Amino acid sequence: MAKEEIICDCEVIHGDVVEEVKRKMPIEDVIFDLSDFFKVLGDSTRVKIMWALDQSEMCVCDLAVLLNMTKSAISHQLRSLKQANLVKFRKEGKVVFYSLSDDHVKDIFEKGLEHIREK
Amino acid sequence: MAKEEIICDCEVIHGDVVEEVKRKMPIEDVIFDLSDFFKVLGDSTRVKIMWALDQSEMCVCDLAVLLNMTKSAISHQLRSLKQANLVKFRKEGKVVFYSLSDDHVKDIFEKGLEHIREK
DNA sequence: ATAACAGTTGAACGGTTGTTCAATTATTTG
DNA sequence: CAAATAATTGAACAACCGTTCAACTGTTAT
Repeated sequence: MAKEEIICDCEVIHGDVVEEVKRKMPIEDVIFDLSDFFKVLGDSTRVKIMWALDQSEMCVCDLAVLLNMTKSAISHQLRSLKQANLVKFRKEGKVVFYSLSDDHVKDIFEKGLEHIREK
Repeated sequence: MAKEEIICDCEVIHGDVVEEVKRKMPIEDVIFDLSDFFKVLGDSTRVKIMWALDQSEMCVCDLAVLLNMTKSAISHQLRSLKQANLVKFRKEGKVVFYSLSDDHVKDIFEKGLEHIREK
């Protein structure tokens, strides 16, 4: 592997701090997973869906009516939420019911909401 | 104000649930603030900065060296974090030290990190 | 004063992303 | 089987966003 090219345009000021922090730095995978996790919550449509599912499980049509959007748009967003393990689903005939994955997800979402409301 | 145009391409299936959820729905502002909050955390560079500042306060140059990026790129990202009240700063001569805003922010960030690591 | 350096800012470029549209799958009902 | 409907999918377009680059501000030191 090639030596990493130096892009930074300045000298380090507090070398000891930087070394210590660099040593403890999580591997890239963790960083990317974490930013992807937050990225999924960083869209108002998906936040609305998450909020709705935090109240009650709902099917795609219900969500489409609630948010006044097409089923397609909702379905695309549910796909993102599903891939990020933020929502789970169960099928009942033609209808697919979505709900939040687990209490951990509920917890982080509600904590964020609480943070915003305390402003 | 004009009557809202109906975009949704289907009929409601569970009318009672939709009505109840719609009634409790937070106002648009809260939704947007919440998604903006998560959006700021939804970038790997900003996550790295947040993680570093969770370890220790740091100046722009230190962060630039740590992440091997230009001061400009770091400064732009710190601006986003500042606007979202995720970080605060103090000046000491030419040097600007950044740190996480408060324990609430630390809490949400660390909770997210914990969530990712439990996979 | 002027040189050096930490940091900020605005414009621009390229890549990412949310919605739309049309087509498709899968399940139920006549 | 055929019609109807819930849901998914892929392509395309526009809007958004992160980094770069160059210019700039403000502070320190000679």
